This record gives sequence, C-alpha cells and structure tokens, in this order.
Amino acid sequence: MLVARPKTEPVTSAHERVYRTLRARIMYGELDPGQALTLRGIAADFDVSMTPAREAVRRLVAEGALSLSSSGRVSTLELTPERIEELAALRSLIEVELASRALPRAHFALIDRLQAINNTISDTVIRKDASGYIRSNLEFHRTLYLRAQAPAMLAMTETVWLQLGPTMRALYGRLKRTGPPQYHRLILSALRAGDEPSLRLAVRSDVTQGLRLLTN
Amino acid sequence: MLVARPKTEPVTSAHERVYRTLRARIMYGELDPGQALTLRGIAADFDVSMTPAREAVRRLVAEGALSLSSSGRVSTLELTPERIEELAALRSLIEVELASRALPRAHFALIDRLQAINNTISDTVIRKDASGYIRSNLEFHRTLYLRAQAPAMLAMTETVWLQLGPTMRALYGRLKRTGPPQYHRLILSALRAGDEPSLRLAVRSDVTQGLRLLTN
DNA sequence: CGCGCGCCCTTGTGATCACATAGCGCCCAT
DNA sequence: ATGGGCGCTATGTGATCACAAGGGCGCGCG
Repeated sequence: MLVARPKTEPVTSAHERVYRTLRARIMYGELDPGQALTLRGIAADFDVSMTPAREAVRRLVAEGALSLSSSGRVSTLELTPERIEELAALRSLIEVELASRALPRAHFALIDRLQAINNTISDTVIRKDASGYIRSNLEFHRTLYLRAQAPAMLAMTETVWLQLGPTMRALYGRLKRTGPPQYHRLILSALRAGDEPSLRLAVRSDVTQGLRLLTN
Repeated sequence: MLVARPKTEPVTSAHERVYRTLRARIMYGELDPGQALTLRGIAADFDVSMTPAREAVRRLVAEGALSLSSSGRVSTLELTPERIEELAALRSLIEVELASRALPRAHFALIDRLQAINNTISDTVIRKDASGYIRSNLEFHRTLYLRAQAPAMLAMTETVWLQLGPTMRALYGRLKRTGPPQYHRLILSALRAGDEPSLRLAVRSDVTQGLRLLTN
C-alpha cells in the first residue's frame, strides 16, 4: 500500500535520483576505470524500471562520465595519458579563470570555509579515505568557484571532474599524502592577499600537480 | 512491407538520428530561443516512438542545448547577457588553446581548406543565409581545431556552440555583413606566418567580436 | 590438453500503455 | 467587458514487453 509523500519533500524523479547517485559515485572515484554497468543492474540497484536507468545513463554518457561501446554497453572511462593531459589542461584553463573571477568577491567568511574544508581533507588523509579525499578536495574548489558567479564555467569544470573521477582514485594510491595539497595553502594566502597573479599560479599548480603522477 | 537495409549502411539507432538532427538544428540557429518542443511532437516528426525522442532530448539537455522547465517541458535556451558573456569567455579560453595547439600541425593543405571555407562563408553572406553562415563559420573553426588532436577540448567547445546556437541567429540579424569575418583573415595570415601570439589574439578577437552585439 | 566453433542467455533498443499533473481555454458571474 | 475558477487535454514519467544482436561459456574435435 502506498503512503502519501509528505508534501514538503521535493518530488525528485526516479531518474534524477539514479543520475545524482551514479554521478557522485563516478566523480568521487567509487567506481574503477573501465568498470562495466548494465541497465538492468542499475535498475535493480535502485529498485526502478529500466526506463529511469536508461535516462540517467544517457545523461552521464552525454557528460562524458560514461562511455558507450559500439554495441551499446556502458562502462566508466579508461583514460589514455593524452586524454589525461588534455583534461588537466582544461581544468587549468577554466579553473584559473574561475578563481580569478571569484577573487574580488572572496570575503573572510569564504576563506574560513575553505580553511575548514582543508581541515576535512586532512581527516580523510589520516583515515586513508580515498573517496572522501577526492570529495572534499573538489568541495574546496567548488566552494571557491561558486563565488565567481559563473554557472556555465562551473558546470563545464564539473564535467571535467566527472571524466577524471574513476582515474583520480588510481592517482590517490600513488600519492603519499601527509596533509592537504600543498598548493591549497598558496591558494588561501593569495586569496587573503588579494594577489591575482599568485592565485592563478597556485590554482594552475594545484590542478596540474596530480597529473604528473598519472602520465608516467 | 519492410525493405532490407543495404548492408553497407551503418546501422544508426533511431535516437542517434533524432539526436544528430536536432543538435544540428540547434547549433546552426534553426530554432528560435525559447522555442518549446514536445516529446510526442519530436517523435511524430521523426516517425519514431517517444522512447528515442526522450533519449535524444535528455542527451541535448545534458549538453546544455535544451532546458527543462520544472515540470519537465523542454525548450531551447534563452540566454541572459551574463550567460552570453560567460559562454563567450569559455569559447575564448578553449578556442585560443585549440588554435595554439593546431598551429604547429597546420600545413598548406589545411590553410587552403580554411580559405575555401571562408569563400563558402562569403556565399552565405550574399545569399543572406543565416543558418548557412553559422554552419560554415563553425566549420571554419572546427576544421582548424581538429588539427589540435584534442578531442575533449573540441567536444567542450562544441557544447558551448550548441548553447549559443539559437541566440546566434539573433546576432546575425543585427550584423551588417559584407563578407567573411574580418578576423578570419588575421587567423589565416597568423597560421601562414606561424605566429602564435598573433594567432591567439586573432582567435580571441574573432570569438569575442559578436558578443558585443548581443550584450547591449 | 588446447583451441575453435556454436549456441544460449544476457543486454540494449524501441514501442506501447497507464497514470499523474500542469497548463490552457472556456464559461460564468460580477 | 473582465477576472477568476473549473475542467479538459496535452504532456512528461515510469513500467513492461517484444525483439535482435553480441558476448561468453562450454562442448567437442584435433
């Protein structure tokens, strides 16, 4: 017997729920590169029919988060070194611009929030929580970029993150982390100083650093 | 009675056909900004069921080519001036990089092809063919960027074109064109000279010029 | 014991249907 | 004449089914 939905709860469609959950899993590296998925499997996991599963998958394929074999099988991306370099270059281009646009609007409260997120990152390092590390690291960047008031650029950056997601965890394994990324400190001090050139350099460095581990 | 498909023809799924056609119509400005579409209408137009129509629309929504109202109605984008500025900035960032990467690989044959496309653009100006103008203008850029061997960047650029599509025709109306964009000449001479700084400037100017007409 | 072939079953595609809802127009009352 | 309310219909969502094709596994042959 169906129970009435509490009227305050925003009705979120089934495919939206499937989409959001899969998207987060991919972006935060909870799926391995090249991992195969099936529509019926996804549908069963979320206890919905194939239709919403198909829509969610289509959407993720369109965003480059999943790839479609010629016969229609879906799997997460396996990136070539060239593709990784390209995506890192895109991150660099767009994120430097976003940071630059956020700078004039970055007040103390924002910098405090970023500081707090940086501490969360430390926790994930101590707990060796790869997925949590990726999530809070991206949260650091997203919090800053949100201030740029540039939704299209932010969306584009997030689709790049999405494409890098499964591969990023592989990176985490090779990384001997002892704390938050070193360049986050530089980003914070450049923000405090209102120093745009330093900020651009710090963001570019932060975005590009991980790349080296992946391409060799 | 069904006729056997010629075996050489690549079997392209129904939703792919719908997707490609709609995508081209949007990118080349054949649909007005804010134009409403219905799944059943699209399905009828292409003589398919609602399923492929839904998938094609979902895909285009994911790429930002179409927007979904809260109740799920789909329509093309109506861009605010701020959004247009943002998209132009994205074009500038990515296309300058693509041009820069294409430069070392740009041989005579490529420059000849670009020249030929430029002539096609002249034809569309004479014929006052707005959609053809947009199509061949983008073809000019795509042909150059293809040489950059950077598929992810090119794909990202194309989704920006897609978002600007319906609005670009509005631009065309305000433009008193007498020939190909002036900056195309600069792009070509920079390519011939192998002059990267000039090329970057020319591409940025070409991409940004139209913007001014749209934001005031 | 290894390799290749064929068959079955898994999997994606497209059509159709039932249902809920939002938007729109029409009608009536003031 | 105009504004508001009501009801119909157009429209999106999700489920289910039929079908075709591709991949993987096992069997049989060398």
